[in-house]
Amino acid sequence: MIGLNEVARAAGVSPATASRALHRPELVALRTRERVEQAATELGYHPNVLARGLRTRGSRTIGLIVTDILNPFHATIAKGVQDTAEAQGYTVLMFNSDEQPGKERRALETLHGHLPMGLIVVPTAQTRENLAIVEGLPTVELDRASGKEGAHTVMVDNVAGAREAVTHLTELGHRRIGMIVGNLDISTARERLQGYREALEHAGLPYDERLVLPGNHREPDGRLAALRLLSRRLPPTALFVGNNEMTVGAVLATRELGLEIPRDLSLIGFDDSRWAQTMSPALSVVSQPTYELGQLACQRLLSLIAGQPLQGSVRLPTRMIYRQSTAPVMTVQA
Amino acid sequence: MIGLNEVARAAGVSPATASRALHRPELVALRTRERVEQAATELGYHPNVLARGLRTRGSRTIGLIVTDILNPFHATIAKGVQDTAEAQGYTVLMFNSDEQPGKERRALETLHGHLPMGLIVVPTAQTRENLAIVEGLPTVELDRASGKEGAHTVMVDNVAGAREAVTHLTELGHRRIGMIVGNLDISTARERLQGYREALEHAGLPYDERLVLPGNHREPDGRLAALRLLSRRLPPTALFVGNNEMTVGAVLATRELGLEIPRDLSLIGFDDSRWAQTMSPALSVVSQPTYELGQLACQRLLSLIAGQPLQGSVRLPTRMIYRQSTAPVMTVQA
DNA sequence: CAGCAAACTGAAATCGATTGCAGTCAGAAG
DNA sequence: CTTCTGACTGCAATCGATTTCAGTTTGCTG
Repeated sequence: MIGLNEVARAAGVSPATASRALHRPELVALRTRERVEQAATELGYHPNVLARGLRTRGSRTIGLIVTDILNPFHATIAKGVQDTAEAQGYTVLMFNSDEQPGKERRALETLHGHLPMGLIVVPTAQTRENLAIVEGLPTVELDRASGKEGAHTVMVDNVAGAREAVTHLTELGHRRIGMIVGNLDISTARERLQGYREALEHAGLPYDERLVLPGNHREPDGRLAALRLLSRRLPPTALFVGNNEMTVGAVLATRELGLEIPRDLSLIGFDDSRWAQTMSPALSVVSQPTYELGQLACQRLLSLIAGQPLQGSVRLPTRMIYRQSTAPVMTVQA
Repeated sequence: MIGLNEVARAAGVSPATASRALHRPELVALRTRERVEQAATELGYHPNVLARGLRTRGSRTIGLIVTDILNPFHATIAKGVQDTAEAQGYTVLMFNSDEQPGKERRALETLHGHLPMGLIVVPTAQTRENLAIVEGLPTVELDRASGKEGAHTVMVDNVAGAREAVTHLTELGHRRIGMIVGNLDISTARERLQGYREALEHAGLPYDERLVLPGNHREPDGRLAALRLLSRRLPPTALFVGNNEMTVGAVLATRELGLEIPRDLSLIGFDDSRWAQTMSPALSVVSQPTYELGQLACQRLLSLIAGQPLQGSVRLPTRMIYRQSTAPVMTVQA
């Protein structure tokens, strides 16, 4: 490996001067600097990030922990973070928690050893405790709030998004509207449920907890919940599903039951995706500015690292996309 | 930060002994070892990976460069690699080349400074040249071959997969079968085209290059190519598309033209996905063992790092999945 | 009980880059 | 001509973990 020593020798200076020439140019005479720069280029010098990080206790590395990289939502977030970080010369260490607090903890431990300068995390149910591992590290929570006091968060306006979706359903005349909600330990699930309730209330409809089933954010949970809801004696005529993976499950359930969307059931999902656009009928959704979420979280983290004080929390708006999966209610309700 | 020195002091030994106690236990007396281990646990010691990597010139880190993390195919590969690496105590540094050789080069330069112990790369058109940056680093090429002499590769059997798909079409009676192929600088595109030609030949059909259009692996390319093919005076009655993103484009094109699948056009894509299953009619595809591809590449890389000699190349089989997007040809051909 | 091998342990060097401090040198001022 | 200032440059310490080599202790053998 070509080290700073080789460069220094080639340029006929000490390693100290070579180091300064490359990253504190104003401290070095012009001619010396040019010799060093040329030597570095010719030898193909790349600084050893480990040595530098060890010495400066700052590795120009940030950590990113998402809960499921296979979910396009998280993949898009990751891209937003990476593109932004890279543009500023930061390297991203990415980990997957798979929604498991234990994996999250291990990721944090590994990360800690790499002396990162900051962390972006999509929290799991126990992030508040786990974050003790990286005590003092500038951190931004993304998409969800762990509940940690004074945390910096970047999220969407889940309440408004859910309210808009469900209001659309009530305005179409639906009166029995089911919801498949996520794990209520997670802030997004609570907030989307809140929006659902507000929309019902605004339409003068009662809240019936039997129409609200929890799931754990993945496809099979959505399928089972939908099967249960739609097998009731008086099944809902419309369904609002709290995340994209569970929505797939719900769609599969309707097919198993031979129901036709939107004739037999109106359906709205949270978070847009490729398959929501290509399935037929195309699915109406509450879409999120996913890439921007990642970008913004990274920008804010870099500001934090630079020592700029920030207020804690940002909310981005969602946008309702109307496609073909909802219709006016057909039969008169009992 | 809790360092080995603190642990050593707490246990009443020298840092040297503490180090040995933790990773060469057989060199240390049982009682000493226990004291050190206890101190480490109590203080919450985690080794500083930078210092260790600097000293040992081996960071237990591997690099992964994919061409598009937003493509579920690559996301799945990444998960396969990560899970495998993590299980062996390795950390993955992931980068995105976006199919751009320039971004790939920068990723390699960044990676190089992190002193990784190995590299898994999904090659772009110039990987062969770019790999000079990490000369000597154990490397596995994944999904595609860069063409580098003596490279280790993990790929699927693209020729057989494409042949099987197109043979299915010829057996349904199709005689004008179009193909949307990828960038021919990429090995997978060449191989899939090869399979297409073999299937035609086997069926006694001539190869008509006007029915084969290139694209650059992304959705808009697939759409444009499909629009051109299907607007011919004698349009193909069946279409084989060389990757998943371009297949989406082809589906969108058929909708724009008001064509119904499979009545007006039989369609087969390469690589399965969520939307291929949920769209209607569900799409028949050549599916790939994607996660296994990532796992296997990582296993082989770790073997290489461990110094075990390996033969260069592995091919995994594809599997044809028959859904509802193909049908016997309706009209008699001219 | 002496002598020796084996089993442990510790001091110090090392990895490569950065940086506080001190030294050198040229040119300016007196 | 001497002294001083300021601009550069280099020495050497430092970050934390690992490892070589040399010393020390322990236990065993004759």
